[in-house]
Amino acid sequence: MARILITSAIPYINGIKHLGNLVGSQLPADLFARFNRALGHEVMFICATDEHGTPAELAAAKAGKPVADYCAEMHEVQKDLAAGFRLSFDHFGRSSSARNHRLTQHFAGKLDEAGLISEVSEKQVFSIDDNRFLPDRYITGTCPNCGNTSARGDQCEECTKQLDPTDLINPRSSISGSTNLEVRETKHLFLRQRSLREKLEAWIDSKHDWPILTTSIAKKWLNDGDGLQDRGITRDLHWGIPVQKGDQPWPGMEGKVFYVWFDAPIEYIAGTAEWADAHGLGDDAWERWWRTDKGAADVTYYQFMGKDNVPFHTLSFPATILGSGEPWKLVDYLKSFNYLNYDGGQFSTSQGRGVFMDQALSILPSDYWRWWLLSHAPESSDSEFTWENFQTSVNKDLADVLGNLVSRVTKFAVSKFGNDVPADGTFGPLETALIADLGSRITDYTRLMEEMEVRKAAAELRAIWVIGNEYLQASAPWSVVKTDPAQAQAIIRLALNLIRVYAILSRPFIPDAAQAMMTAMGSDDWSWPQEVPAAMRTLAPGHPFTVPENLFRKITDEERVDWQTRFSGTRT
RNA sequence: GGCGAGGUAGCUCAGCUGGUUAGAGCGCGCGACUCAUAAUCGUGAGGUCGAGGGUUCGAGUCCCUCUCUCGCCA
Repeated sequence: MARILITSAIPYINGIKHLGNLVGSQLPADLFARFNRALGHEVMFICATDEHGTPAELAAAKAGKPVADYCAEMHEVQKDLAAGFRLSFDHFGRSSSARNHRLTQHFAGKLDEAGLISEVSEKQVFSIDDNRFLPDRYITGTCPNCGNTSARGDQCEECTKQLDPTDLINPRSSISGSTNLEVRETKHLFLRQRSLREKLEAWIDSKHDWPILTTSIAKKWLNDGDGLQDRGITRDLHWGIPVQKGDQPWPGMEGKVFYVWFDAPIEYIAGTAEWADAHGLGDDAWERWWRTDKGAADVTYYQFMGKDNVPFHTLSFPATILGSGEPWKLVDYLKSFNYLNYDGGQFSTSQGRGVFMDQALSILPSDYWRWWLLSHAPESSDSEFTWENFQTSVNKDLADVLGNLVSRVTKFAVSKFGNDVPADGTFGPLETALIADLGSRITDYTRLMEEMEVRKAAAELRAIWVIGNEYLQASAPWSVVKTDPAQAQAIIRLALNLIRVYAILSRPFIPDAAQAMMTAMGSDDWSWPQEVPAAMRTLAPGHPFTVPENLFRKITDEERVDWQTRFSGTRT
């Protein structure tokens, strides 16, 4: 039994995520977690909300709420949606937790002890009316290059010219509109990543089995231009983790907080500590997942994320870990995803384009989305969601191939032999062939799942469903029953067992339907079918079963058209 | 502008270190079956593998140039 630690990139707090976000990290991470649990491994699956930073403050202000209250509410919203999508986190934490405060401060202190922190003075724009420093992109003004009157302080979106906030003519705060601004000197802490460059490169070079997407992004940041740059890890904000060296104050840094990108990945660790707290366990319970000196030496750690998150997970966070000098667990395998596009364009949170998690669940159950998203996961390149594709995939794969199989078997069985697994007849050549075929396919499927080949695993699972229909077609119990009822009973006995095995194999993808199948078969034996001949005899003669409701309904053309228009515009 | 990833059947995508007639699912044509959610099964037709050069006995698969898309960065 292996020990598997899995983290999904943590979603930002300021709103509901769209399906592109979901399929880029949380959903495939959940697939992998469920699969490993099914194999009997010990799994720790952690996610959280990423709650600090200016966008959270502004979203809270817009909602007219204190930022802490806003985050608490949005955390619950996201937690409920995660549950709605059946994301099986062992703990869904918060980067604003006391645990993360302590750990983030701890890491900063260790980095400082190691001489990896430098203090840098910078000039930043301060808004007197807002009583805060303004990040570059929250300053608006006239572009000196093209005259656009709503250029941002980091870049003019009209002429794409890179700007410095002080370049802007008539600068004003994007937050309040105030022009009462001044440039102030402020001091910040920088993580000296440059001095860790060689260590990081050696570490990344040792990862031969990572996706090209992952290593190429990491290499680019290591070697591009002047190479890896030192990174500011503090900000002049009110909302965040106060800058401290461990539990000691940090002279000169009073009133400042750590930058959200510094504390967010530490929440993976803190979230595990939150899990221990929530279960009344001691520190050893979570440290055995993270400290190689305290039991984590045999843990394999997998991270899941969209490609935009790769630099932080291959460089910044490892720099924090390595730089601390303490034996924390580094990621062993980093699975990254490309983007999911929406109907000819991009999903867009700011423009409300596409389908968001709450909307998705409001029109169809989670299994439908899980199946489509995972079977079309953007692994090798960006992929695209279209309603036509969604409709045909769901209708064909789920309703026709799997759902109908369960329906035809159980209904036929009940009408001919009653509500118990029929006892007569023996398995012949067709049955033996099916069992052999199933065995080799399960081997392939298991391997693909272990390799996190999400799309290929989905295709193999579908192929496994198909051979059930092929078998039925070949064995034709509806004909055989007229001439050889005993043989028909053997066929149905096998088919009912097949449904239970399908429930087990399908559960990582479609947990609700899998549960319905297992419940209908009157079983609670979820053990992975290592020995297929035995697995196909688990439901013994006389074992009671029921006919489930149709597992999946079909998406009609009318619905498709309706949804297509409903979600093309702007989310209100 | 630099870097990265892509451009393979109508659609969504596989094709590892180059090797017989380029694959899958969907869609489409034909046939079979009738237990089942008008479901299933079989079978067939579809591709100058973005364009052009080159290396090689042989190239979607390697090299060069060009072009288009997407992303990151400056």
